[in-house]
This record gives sequence, C-alpha cells and structure tokens, in this order.
Amino acid sequence: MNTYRELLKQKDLKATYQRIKVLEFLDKHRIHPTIDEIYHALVLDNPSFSKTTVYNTIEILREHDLVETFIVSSQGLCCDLAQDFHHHFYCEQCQKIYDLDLPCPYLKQTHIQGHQIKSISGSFRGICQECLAKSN
Amino acid sequence: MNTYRELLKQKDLKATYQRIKVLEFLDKHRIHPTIDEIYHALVLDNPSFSKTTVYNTIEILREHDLVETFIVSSQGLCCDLAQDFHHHFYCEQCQKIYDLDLPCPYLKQTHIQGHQIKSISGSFRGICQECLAKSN
DNA sequence: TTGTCTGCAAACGTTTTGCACGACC
DNA sequence: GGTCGTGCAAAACGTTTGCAGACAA
Repeated sequence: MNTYRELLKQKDLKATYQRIKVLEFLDKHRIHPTIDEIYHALVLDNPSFSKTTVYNTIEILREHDLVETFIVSSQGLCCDLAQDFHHHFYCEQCQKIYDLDLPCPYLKQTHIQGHQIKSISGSFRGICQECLAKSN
Repeated sequence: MNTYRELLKQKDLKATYQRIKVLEFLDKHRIHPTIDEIYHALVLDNPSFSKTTVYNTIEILREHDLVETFIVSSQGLCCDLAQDFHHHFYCEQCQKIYDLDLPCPYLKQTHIQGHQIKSISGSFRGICQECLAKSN
C-alpha cells in the first residue's frame, strides 16, 4: 500500500484511494486486464467505484509511465504495470495474454531508416502451451 | 481491374463491384487506411456505397488472406493488402504509417516457449524522417 | 433462378464529456 | 481552503445486427 503511495508521490501525483487500488490490482494480478475487468474487480470492495475513474486513472498512470496499454483486437485495451520491455503472446483459444522475455534486436536503436524511434511493440498470436496440452 | 476479379475468383469469392473497388483502393493507395477512410474515398464514385459493406468486405478479404488488418491506438483498425511480413512504423506527428523491411528473428519459428505461433506483429512509434526534417 | 451480397436503419458496447460534489494536500 | 479527482448521466463514437431488395453466377 505504501509502495503504491510512494510510486505516485515520486511522479507528483495525488495518492488517491482509487489510484492506489488500480496500481495494487495491476501489481497483484498480472493478467493484462481490460478497463472493464479492473472496474468489476474493484467495484466489489467499493460499490461507488466508477468506470470513468478507471479510464481517467489508467490514462494518467500511462502518461506518467507507471502503466502501459496495448490493444488486442478481440479484447480491446489491455493494461499492464510498466516494466522492462517484453513481447506479448495472445492465445486465440483461452484468450490469455502471456509475457515473453525474448531479445529484441531493435531495442537500443534510436533511429531506424531515418525515423526516430520512441517505442517498440512486438506481439505473437497462436495457441498457448497449456491449451496445446489439453487438446492432446 | 481484371487482376482484382481474378484474385477474388482464385479464392472462390464473388467478384462484386464493391470488393473489386476495395481491393483496387488498397492496391493503389498503400496508406494503411481505416475503414472510414476507405469508405469516404469510395463513396465519392458511388454515392450508395455503404460503410457496412466496407466492414463486410474487409472481414471476408481478411478471412481469405487477401487483406491484413492491425490496430493503431489513435487510429483504430487499419487495412493493408496482404504481403510479405514487415514491421510498421507509426509517426506520432503526421500519423502516417510506414512499412519497414527489417529482419525478424522469430519468423521461422513454429513454437516459442512452448506456445504455437500463428502470427507475428512488430511495430514502432516515433517521429518519421519527414517530420524530423521539417522541425529543423 | 438461386443463393449470396449490399445498403439502410437501428442496436450495441466502449469510451468520452460536462459538471456538481468530495477528497487530498 | 483551494485545487484537483471522482462519480454520475448523457453524448459520442466505432462497430455489429437484422432484414428487404439487388446482383453475380
């Protein structure tokens, strides 16, 4: 709890109950949740929690590099605590998203073919190990 | 025009005026347009062209591997004629999308960390060469 | 002719907006 | 106490659906 409070203060953000709860949820459930999933989890503890606040909070945390977001076509916007670069793998069967620690040859490059690079994203789709095992 | 008709016949798809026009637009304007951009371009020639048809057409062309789609967070769904694997670069300033021909170390791998890979996508964001030049 | 595709209108789900109240510092 | 964040309701937006008529084969 104090960690999340400090994380927010380091970024000069007010440490509101809602922001702390969103950070805590992302930290304790590394499942790349959608806005909706975050909302439904947090509204259980606090019935007045609003989805608008989740949108606002994710946006401000993203602007301050505490959170990263990406879009998965069938899921919509997915949220993740900011961490070292990694690839994503999306299972078309169980729809879970896995982090993949793979080297990326372009991470250190500031420019590619004349363009200035600010961020990189790499993702894979397919059937995950667990689902492959089940279908045998 | 005949090329697009043949392309469709090869996939056992009816060669309708609308499908030919969508294919032609994607072929002649390699700009990774959104559904909306395709619609607004084609409705000029044929005022009864409908956005629903663009959605339907892109979906059926995608299912038959004639078209690929990907999502850019600020643009939504972008469409492209299917072609060899390449990366995408999105310019945050002019919002254009560039194709990048870069090697990908994972293209030939059928499995990664136990997961079966069906498709790969890699994309970059930043400021394009053209915009960099303008701001100097 | 037959089955499929198109185009319209309405429905749907997600995200954004405007604003009054409430909470953090 | 002043400022910023929250939560509600409504609006906006992109996408999907259902269906009657049109078109390709």
